[in-house]
Parts: sequence; C-alpha cells; structure tokens
Amino acid sequence: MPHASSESPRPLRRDAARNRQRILEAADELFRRRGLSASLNDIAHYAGVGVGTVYRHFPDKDQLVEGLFEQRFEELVRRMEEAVADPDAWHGLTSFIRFSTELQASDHAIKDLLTGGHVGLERISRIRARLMPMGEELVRRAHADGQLRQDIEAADLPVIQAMMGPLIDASAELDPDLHRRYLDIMIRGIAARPEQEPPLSTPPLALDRVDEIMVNVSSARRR
Amino acid sequence: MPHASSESPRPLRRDAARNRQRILEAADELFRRRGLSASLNDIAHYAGVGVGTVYRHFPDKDQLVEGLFEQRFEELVRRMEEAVADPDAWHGLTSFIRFSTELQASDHAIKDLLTGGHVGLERISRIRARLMPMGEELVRRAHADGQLRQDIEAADLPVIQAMMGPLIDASAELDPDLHRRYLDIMIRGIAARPEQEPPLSTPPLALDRVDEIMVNVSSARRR
DNA sequence: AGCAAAACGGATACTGTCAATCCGCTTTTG
DNA sequence: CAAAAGCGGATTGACAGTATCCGTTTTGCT
Repeated sequence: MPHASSESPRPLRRDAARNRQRILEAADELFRRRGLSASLNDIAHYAGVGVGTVYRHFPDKDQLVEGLFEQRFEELVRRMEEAVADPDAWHGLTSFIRFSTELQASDHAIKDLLTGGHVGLERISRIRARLMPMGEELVRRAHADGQLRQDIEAADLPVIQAMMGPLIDASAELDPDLHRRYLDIMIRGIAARPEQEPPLSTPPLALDRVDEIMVNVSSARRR
Repeated sequence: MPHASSESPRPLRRDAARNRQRILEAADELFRRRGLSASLNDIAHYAGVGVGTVYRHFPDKDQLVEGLFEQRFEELVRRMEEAVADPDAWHGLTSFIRFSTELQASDHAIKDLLTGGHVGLERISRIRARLMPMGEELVRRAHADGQLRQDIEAADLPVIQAMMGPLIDASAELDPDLHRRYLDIMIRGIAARPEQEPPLSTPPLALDRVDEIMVNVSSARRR
C-alpha cells in the first residue's frame, strides 16, 4: 500500500469509472426528484448497478450527498447576491424568496438539506452563514423603502421558506405549481400597507435560533 | 359468553375498570401532546400499565383513537357554526381560521387527524363534509363585504390550515406561539386591499381535490 | 492467452421502530 | 380459598433502510 494519501494514487479501472459516473447521475436524478429519502438501493438499481458497488465508491450516504451538492448551493448564493444588488429593494427581496422556493420545488434534495435534520452537515451551515447577512441586508433596504412591513424581520424569511417545504411535497404530484399561490399570499402578507393594522401576535424567533426550527421541519417520508 | 353484543353484559372487575380509565386518560394526554405517533407502548407506560392491558381493552390503535375524538371534532364544528353566525363576516372568517389553528396546536392528534393519512377514517370525512359548506358560506359573505380578496376561494382555507401543521410541529418545543405570527401574515395576505395588486400565480385546487393535499401533509406516518 | 488483482452484484445481516401476541403470574370475587 | 379475570412485559413479526460479505465476473498486464 504505497503512499495511501498522495495525489491520484492510480487510475480507476474502466468499468469502475463508468459505474461511478452512472451512480452519480442516478443519485443526482433521484435525489432531485424524490429528495434525500431516496434509498441507496433505489439509486443502485436506477444506475443499473449493485448496492455493493455504490458502497465501494461512497463509504456512506452522507458522503455521496455532500459531493453532489456543492454547486447547487452556489447557485442559491449567486441568486441571493443578485437580489441584494437589485436597485428595487422590494423586487430583490421577493424575487429571492420566490427563487428559493422554486429551487426547493425543482430539487427536493435541496429542500431536504435546507430544512431536514441534515443541518449538521458542515457544508450546509457554511451556506447558511453566508446567506443570513444577505437576508438581513435585503430586509433592511426593503424597510427603508417602506415596501416591507416594519414588523417583518430577517428571521422571518427562513421560516417562510420552511413552511413552503411541506406544501411543495404535498402538492408535488397533484399540482406542482400550487405552492406558488400560497407563497404569493405570504408575500402579500409581508408587504407594507398604508393603513394601520393590528400587530402580529408574537415576535419572530431570534435569528440564531431559526436553525432549530428548520431542523424540525423535516418532511422525510416517502413511498 | 352470553349475549356478547347486548347492554352491559357484565360489570368490569374493579382493577380492570380502573386501568381502562387510566389508559383513556394517558392516551388523551399523550395524543394531545405528541400526536397520533405516540406509541401504544408509551401510552401503556404513561398509564402505569402493561402493553397487554392496553390491547385487552382496545383491540387496536384505531379503535382507541376513534372513541377518543368524537367530541373534540364536535367542538370544531360548533366553533365553525359560531363563525358563520358572526354578523361581521371578516371577523367570523378569521376567527374560524385562527381557532382551527389553535386547536391543531393545542392538540397534535387533531392536527394529525385533520391532515395525516387518516382521512380514510369514516368519522373524519363526515366531519369534513359538514365543514366544507360552512367554509364556502364564510368566504361568500366575506367576499360580499369586500373584506376578503376576490381571488381567494373556499378551497384555500384547508390548504392554509394544512400549511400550519408542520410549522406547529417544528416550533412546538422551541416557541409554542410562533405559528400565530405566520398565520397572521397569511391572514393579512388574504385581506382585500384598496389598490390593484398582481394576480396570484396559480388558481386554487378544485374543492373536491383538497383532501388529496391534506393526506400528503402528514407529519406522522400512516398506520 | 493466461492470470492475479480489481471490481461487481445482490443476498444477507443488521438496525430501529412500532403494533400486536402470548403465557406465567397476580388480583379479584363469590 | 380456589377459579376466573385480569395483568405485565418479553417477545414476535412486519417493515424499511443502511451496510457488509463473498462467490463470480471483468479488466489490465505480460
């Protein structure tokens, strides 16, 4: 066993390389469609490969997941940056919220990662840490422009996202666009209005405790 | 075994009667607090009784559940009738929505029954059938008074309820009142506003398909 | 071609969670 | 006090997923 940890110790055998690729593609597809609850058996079968092969390439499920999602989150961060740069603060805020929900709807694995009990994964909390200050900035600017109700805070954004997850799941097969309707309603609900309105019943969660909610909103359940 | 199905075939032994009562109380308490996913083992233990005793009194879990919930739903129906009778249509509508959410929050078993995969239970669909026309009436009157946005329909009410379920679960231990904040936001979102606003992205589900969503919003797995 | 190492496949073991049963022991009651 | 009624909880069974093991196949090298 020469230099176990050095760079590219030896090229993968042809069949191994092919299978590894197939597994990654199958995992990508099934995770997107069915969320993280897609089992490794399903993935192996979908890839036309035995379970053993999956485990040979990826010691465990988390390892497979981690590798697969780096760039998907990059997209989220990029869109968030775009939203922060939007000259119209309200448009920036709402299009970020909408994008984030669409992302969850089109990729159920992302939804599970954003909300489920996987928050512990190093990668996810790093993403959250980058997103949070941008959310605060979006909220600050929309407040300043008088378009966002003053009693809505940055901590409300992730909770609103979290609420969409279960609805996305529930309506996915029946009416895949339905979640938009209720997100629209929520967005109307946070928009400033000229008249005085009764205050909200209860304050938002402290920003640093929002994660604890997200963890609990898991909707991990499948056929 | 004389007259198995006739009235009071024979009095329960004293200890049996006491245990039966304890089981009912424990089930009531635990179902309320933890939802239908409370296991019969938990209930037995909480009642200070063996599992066997639970099964002797109640052939299976559904039987225990069914008996326990008749009157809880009666309360829901009664409140709904009150809301329909409210001279202020908007106040009637919102207080019904709020009550229904509070009921879910204070009794997680009701939440599970309203949304989970238990819709099949005869009793639940009967309740739904009674509630639906009342919801339509509330919406019709709030529309007529110009307080409810015209593009909100009766089919939206159960979906809004369904959305609250997962949030209630997620925040139950952390901040048991949090769900109110987001229900307030949704209520603001369905309130009529003087200005023209962009239409909602997508129409509501047909009223007779709403159940199919409710079934999927379960946070508790089915029997 | 021939052979050893690498990789494969999928049956199988293991894990965890619950519902539900069984039977030797305890309590009640007449 | 003895038989009937009831009890407790270990145990079984079902199920769904993760992970391992090992006999067989493929590959790469000479």
